[in-house]
Amino acid sequence: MGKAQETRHFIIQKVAPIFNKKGYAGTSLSDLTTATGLTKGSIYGNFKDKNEVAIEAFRYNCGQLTSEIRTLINQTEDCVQKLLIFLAFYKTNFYRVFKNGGCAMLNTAVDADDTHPALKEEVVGAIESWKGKVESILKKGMENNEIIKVDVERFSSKMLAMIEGSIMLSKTTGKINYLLYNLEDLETEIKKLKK
Amino acid sequence: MGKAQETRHFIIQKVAPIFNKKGYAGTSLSDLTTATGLTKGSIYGNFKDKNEVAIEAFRYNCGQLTSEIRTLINQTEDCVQKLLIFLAFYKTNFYRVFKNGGCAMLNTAVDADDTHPALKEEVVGAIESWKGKVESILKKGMENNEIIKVDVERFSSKMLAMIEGSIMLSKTTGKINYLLYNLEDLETEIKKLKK
DNA sequence: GCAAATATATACCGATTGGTATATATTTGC
DNA sequence: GCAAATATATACCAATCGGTATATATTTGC
Repeated sequence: MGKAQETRHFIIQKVAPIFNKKGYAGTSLSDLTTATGLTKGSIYGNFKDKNEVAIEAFRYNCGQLTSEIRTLINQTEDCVQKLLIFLAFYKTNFYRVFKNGGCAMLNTAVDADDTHPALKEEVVGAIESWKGKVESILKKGMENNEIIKVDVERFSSKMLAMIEGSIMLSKTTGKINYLLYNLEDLETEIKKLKK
Repeated sequence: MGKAQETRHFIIQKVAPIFNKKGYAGTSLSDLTTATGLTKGSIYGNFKDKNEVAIEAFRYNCGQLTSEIRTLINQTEDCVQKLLIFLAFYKTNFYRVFKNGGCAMLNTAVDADDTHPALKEEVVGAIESWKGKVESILKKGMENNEIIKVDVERFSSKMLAMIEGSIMLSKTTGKINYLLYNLEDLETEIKKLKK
């Protein structure tokens, strides 16, 4: 990684939690300079504008979790196990996620939806990628005769909605049961898929 | 309603969708003057500050839907029917809700969570009130021997999470199936409660 | 180790932010 | 219908906003 890429990465990693917590409009350039210890000149030497920083920050926030989950999931071939690992990840890591401002996909969806088309498209991509991953696990499980026949789109929609909805409810109220109950419910449903 | 209250109401009703779409930090006083046709002086004559406008706007956004749903639910004594009406409301009104910026509870939860304690507490109250309503319907249904025994907290947590998660997913992606599939799923689950 | 290229900091820009003091309309009670 | 009270508008405030031109460090290739 050259110096330029290194500095970009340093900035992103420092400001990513801020964008996640405060949103695009709520994050100012002075927030960025404070968090990084750099000056505006330096930040604008590495990024075109605030917009570019926000998009990279979102990708970073999403990518972190995605790559961690991917690593865990790739450790097994069992498709039911893969889905359970998915859920277990949230059960294990919710505190860390909350401290970082919550789920970046959820936060940025709400934040950018009516205000920031480019950022919104990033979110749509992330959602579809996540949904696609779940669906491909289910399809493979059906092909391999590991699980019963299931409507993959309905199942993945339910899984995503329950996880995201629970995160919002638990993070906002401070009551972790929303998340725990719903993760357990999904766990039960996934186990029922097993042939 | 006196003149003062009338003007407050006029302002709130005009700016409520804006706060819902743009969030607290993203909504400027000039947004408020543009939307109302009033000047800053007039707005500050009716509200202490931007903060107060935002809180009233949130209450308005929530109250609108809440009172509509309450009216519909009170038209039946059947507790299963009450819950189905709940779901049907979203199926029927999602377009209107989306046009208004989405679910105010969800939006404000994400927006205010790490930035605006007072607004966040409003959201927590709204969530708990909604959850309490679902739980009391379930409890009454059990008392009256209309439905089978069910863990009310788990059931309400699931219902809230699925609805809110679906709204986020459908509104952001523009794909209404997230919401429709999950509403249908909840419908099936509710019908299964019936004795 | 020196020159060229790159990265960072300084100092500034006009516009906009939330908010207020005060002047001017408008409404109200009698 | 007039005076007092209330509501709205005007004009302003300092602070901050996102962004940039330019000067100064720092790093790189030779």
